[in-house]
Amino acid sequence: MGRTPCCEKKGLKKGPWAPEEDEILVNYIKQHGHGSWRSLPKLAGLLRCGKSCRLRWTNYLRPDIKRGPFTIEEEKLVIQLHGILGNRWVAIAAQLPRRTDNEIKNLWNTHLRKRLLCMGIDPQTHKPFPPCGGPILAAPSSPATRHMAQWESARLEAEARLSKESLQPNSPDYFLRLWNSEVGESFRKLNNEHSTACRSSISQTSSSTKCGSVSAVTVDACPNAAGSSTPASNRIDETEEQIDSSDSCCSEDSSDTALQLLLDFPINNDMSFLENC
DNA sequence: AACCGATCCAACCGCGTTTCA
DNA sequence: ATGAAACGCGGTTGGATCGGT
Repeated sequence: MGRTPCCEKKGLKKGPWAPEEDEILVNYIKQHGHGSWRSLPKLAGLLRCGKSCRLRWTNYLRPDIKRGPFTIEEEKLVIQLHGILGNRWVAIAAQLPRRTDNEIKNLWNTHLRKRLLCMGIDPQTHKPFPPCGGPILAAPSSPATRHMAQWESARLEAEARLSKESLQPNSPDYFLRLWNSEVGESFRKLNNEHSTACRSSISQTSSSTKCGSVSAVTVDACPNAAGSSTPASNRIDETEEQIDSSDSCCSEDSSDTALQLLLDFPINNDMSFLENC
């Protein structure tokens, strides 16, 4: 389909916006709404293309935008949602009130991606890197990464199953709905409670527990970024054994498994590497 | 103080999707 | 039903800033 470039006309300004231009755009939209973006610049008296105006408004000038650094909670949420939704920045942004997709995309590309790499996790698949190019998931470097991989695997199974059953199967949306549903709500709540409980249990015992794996992630996984194996990669705790046994139960309903993993996922602890890595 | 590489982020670009005549 | 126009999204770029030497 042939289409004309949006900034075909010569004389249209590009590059950074001047404060005066911002003011004109804001004033115009406040008075008239944006209407047709294509015709807005002409009506507002701006030497910009409509696309540029739309971008400036949605990413910067909109009054309901929260600016400034992301909180740890927001970063955790972005990572979790990215695991579910992939690079669907708009969908992810919809779960973070007052943050823009562009901002989240930048956050991901500049910070979070690198942190996952640092942990030895592939930021695209959210799976641990295979050691020296070996098969994926052969030996996850930590309970945290292993758990993520289990979750991803179950997610894909459930996705396939839902597709089969024609249950409105764009599964990322299914999981998004799940995330937003009462189930998701209780999941988040449960994890908060769980992590609180774990924190206290960690203070009581230094043995390897589901929650105690955090230090292993931050200390052991980072040198593993290139995919080389470390002693940590052999460490399997009781929790993982439990996961293994539930996961190996092939006849189990996949979406139930996914839900169980969702409910099991110790977010608040395993994501706390964000504070250190 | 000057240079240089790394990092960050606002803005641009291209393409798929939706809308409408 | 068709195709052009408009919109919206994700990937990428380039200039500003920062930190190290």
